[in-house]
Amino acid sequence: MAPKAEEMRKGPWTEQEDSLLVRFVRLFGERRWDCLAEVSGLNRTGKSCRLRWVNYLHPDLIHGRMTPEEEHLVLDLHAKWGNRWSRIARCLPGRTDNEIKNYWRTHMRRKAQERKTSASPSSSSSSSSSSSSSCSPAAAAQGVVQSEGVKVYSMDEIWDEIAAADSVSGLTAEECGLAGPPLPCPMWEDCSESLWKVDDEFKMATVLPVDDLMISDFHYSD
DNA sequence: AACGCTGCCAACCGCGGGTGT
DNA sequence: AACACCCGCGGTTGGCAGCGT
Repeated sequence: MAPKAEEMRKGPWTEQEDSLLVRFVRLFGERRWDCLAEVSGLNRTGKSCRLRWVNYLHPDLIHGRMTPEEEHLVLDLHAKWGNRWSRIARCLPGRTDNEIKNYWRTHMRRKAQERKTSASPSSSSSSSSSSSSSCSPAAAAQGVVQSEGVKVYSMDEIWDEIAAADSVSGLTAEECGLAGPPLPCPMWEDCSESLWKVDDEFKMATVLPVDDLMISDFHYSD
């Protein structure tokens, strides 16, 4: 049953995998990632599943560019804490450590250097070259692209699809706390708590009709 | 129009800490 | 107390898109 290590999938996640992961995380909560990975049938490591969820699929995430306020916060907190990305991320709701880390590498490091250099005398021309990119957050979040006949869904579409699938299978997004507050809700805790205790039974119980989970008419180039 | 460069982002890897047995 | 397992963190890499030459 359990795929061998060398059979584990790596690389970019497909929309199908995303929807499957979302489904199982909503069923069992954000814990026991390796078990979840195995039970879900995703040929992914628990680590990979967790990373995908935390950095991309979590409903609380804000997809898009940093606001100037966030930029300042990151700059200040990094000055205070250094590369404690997860710690910094906790101060920026909706942002992940990975996102902040990437952002820092590209934007802030340069800015910090600018600050340092501009801190020394010379022209006090503001470092207002911030956010010069023309790419809008909305566009970044939407990101619907066609490539070689394979449709790439935006997050909005994914969540819409999942919500639709749930309504069909008797589960609404709201009931699962999807539409509103983030996942770690009491209902989840209770639910997953008991579920995680069972093991084999649990596995059997979770062999869901995968067809129900799948977003209709999804094709892969693989 | 083609090519190369740079920026951005998603994902992987290794390691350390925490927790349960 | 020791061990094993799992989770989370930080660093790094690879691929893609946009831009400039």
